[in-house]
Amino acid sequence: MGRITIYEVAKKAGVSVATVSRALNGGRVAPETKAKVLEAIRALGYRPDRMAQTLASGKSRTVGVVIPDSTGPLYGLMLRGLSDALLEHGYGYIGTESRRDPSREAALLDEMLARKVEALVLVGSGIPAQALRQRFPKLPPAVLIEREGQETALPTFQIDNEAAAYRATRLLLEAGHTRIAHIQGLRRAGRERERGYRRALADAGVPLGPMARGDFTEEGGYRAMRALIQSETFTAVFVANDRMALGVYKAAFEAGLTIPDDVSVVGFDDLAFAAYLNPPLTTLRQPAYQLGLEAGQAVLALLAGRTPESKVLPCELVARASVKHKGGVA
Amino acid sequence: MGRITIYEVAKKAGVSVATVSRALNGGRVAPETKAKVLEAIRALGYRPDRMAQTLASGKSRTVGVVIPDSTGPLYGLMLRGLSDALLEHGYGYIGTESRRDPSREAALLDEMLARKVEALVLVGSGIPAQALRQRFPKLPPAVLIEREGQETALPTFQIDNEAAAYRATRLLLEAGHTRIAHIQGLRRAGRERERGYRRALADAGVPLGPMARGDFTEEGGYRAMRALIQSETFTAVFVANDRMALGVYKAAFEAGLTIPDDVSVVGFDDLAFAAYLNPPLTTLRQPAYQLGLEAGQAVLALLAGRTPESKVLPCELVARASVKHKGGVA
DNA sequence: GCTGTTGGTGTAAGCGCTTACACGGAGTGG
DNA sequence: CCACTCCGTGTAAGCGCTTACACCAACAGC
Repeated sequence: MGRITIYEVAKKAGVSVATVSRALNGGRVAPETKAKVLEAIRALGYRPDRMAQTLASGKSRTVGVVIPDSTGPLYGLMLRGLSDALLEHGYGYIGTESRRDPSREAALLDEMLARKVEALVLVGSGIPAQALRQRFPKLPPAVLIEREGQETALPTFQIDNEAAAYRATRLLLEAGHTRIAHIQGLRRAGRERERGYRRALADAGVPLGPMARGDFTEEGGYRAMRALIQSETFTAVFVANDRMALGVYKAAFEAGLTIPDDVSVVGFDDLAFAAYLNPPLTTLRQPAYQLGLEAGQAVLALLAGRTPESKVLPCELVARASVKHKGGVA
Repeated sequence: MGRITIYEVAKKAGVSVATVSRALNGGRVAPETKAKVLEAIRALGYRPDRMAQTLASGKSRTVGVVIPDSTGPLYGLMLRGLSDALLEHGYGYIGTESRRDPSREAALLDEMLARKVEALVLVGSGIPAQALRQRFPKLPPAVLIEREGQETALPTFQIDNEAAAYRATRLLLEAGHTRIAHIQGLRRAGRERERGYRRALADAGVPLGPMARGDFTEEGGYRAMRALIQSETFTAVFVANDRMALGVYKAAFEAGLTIPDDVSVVGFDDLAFAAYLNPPLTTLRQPAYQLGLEAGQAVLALLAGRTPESKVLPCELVARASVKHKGGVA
């Protein structure tokens, strides 16, 4: 390609390549020499070759991140937070989606390792940390976001699903509801949310409500709600995520049920559409950006030799009109 | 890091490093030698270092892609299509979001060039191709998706916004509507959709309806619809995207208007929520995955020395319940 | 039997950087 | 005025690969 290399710069500036390198990477260089070098760089339009830098120095200044699904807005936000944290320190990231396929995920890891990432951020990874270390003996420092497994050898950042679900259920309880249904989600997040739901009920001495299994999609929420409506009675439902809540709205409408008059609903995630539903959906806002940011800072810490602490971030309850006080009770 | 290099493999297999390299990259190697090498690689768990490969060969087997916003589900789908196309041929990609900030976009390009991407895929790029070539003299082959500017020196893949909008408006027309409003979108896509709307009206001999400027967000759609309702009369509205349609639903509801009885609405994009709105939203499905796939194939073609053709993909009309035939007319 | 292929392999020269080491000169203290 | 330090710089050895080139069989054709 006839690229301009560090040699051209060195020649033009009348110094050695080592000096150019030092000028660029903060080694000792006399101010005026540095100025000359910088000027030559500017004049030539020189850009260092990352590959060569990485090869020579052993540090790629990039971290690899794998998310389950590049289509989810929450993951996009996480990436944003991550990138914001990393960029400040001259790090970049390369990322791809695993589509929740463990073998695909393993292949991606291979690829990232081959690219010499200095650290890894695994979001919602299905691979247990242990299996990870085994398959990839030379695993670089890693942090997890929303891990699936139990092992926690790695710093982990996640939201407090259980507390948030507890809060959601509590809200329904405080509104006087005593028959509160739950539409369950998938994976760890789903289980934790269910646990919060159960605990809130138990703490309040209210019997467990009916539950239906969902899959985090609109369609799954729709089906679950239909099943619930057909065979159970309840005045409120805590849905494990907003997408399913959409299906719940639809099923309720089709059954002639009015939200929130006949049934109150609270969702989870606070996706963009939640505020614009009819009625606006009460839900729990996930600090996705924050999660990414924290993970990014943790990675940086790890790279600096420090040991970051795992964190559990709270969700914010966003009260809107889909929950109604059940007259008389309370 | 004590990594295993090609030398270890060569020694273990009892051949030279050149032979190992050839065995890996499809050079001439005797079958049995190749078997030995492969076995040694397996035994050692050797992974070639992409950086070194790139540096030595000059080819990185990766393409850079920049999207405007990693939070948009449509872009996620594009990436998926792209990655599916590239992976088949041993290519990978590195991608990031520009957040529609030209200076950020330029910085990203810098970074990708430094990483020696062999080609570029620019989605909704704000930088004119010309300025691009000027700022980056050594620009690798590039393809555009949803370009903003007019210049078309580069292969471009986009959807037929105008035809789709024409179709949408036509649907409203065929349903007997004669006062059809439009909520405009942003950028080229917005302008093209508006043009389709105008043309459909003109072709039908129906006077132009009221228009309000939106910004592709729920809030923008809401405000635009409010303004429209307050000062205009119309029985249908073509909204430039689904997110704004959400705001439209809300504004209509607040104004006591029923969809589709009082006002029919058609959106654009067919996001996941569209089918679950009340009433389900009639909209135009964007072939986002397909767009990514085509772009990926084009990139591969470019890299193979061929010249891919630009393509304009059609959108699919998804008729749902938000459009109602206006009694009597038609 | 000799020259001409051709397939399989090794040797070694880079690719564009970083960095250990060496070196000279200027400044310091005794 | 000498021995030290320290700073700024250059020299050169890699980093882990690819690949042009050379080389050596083995085998064909004449």
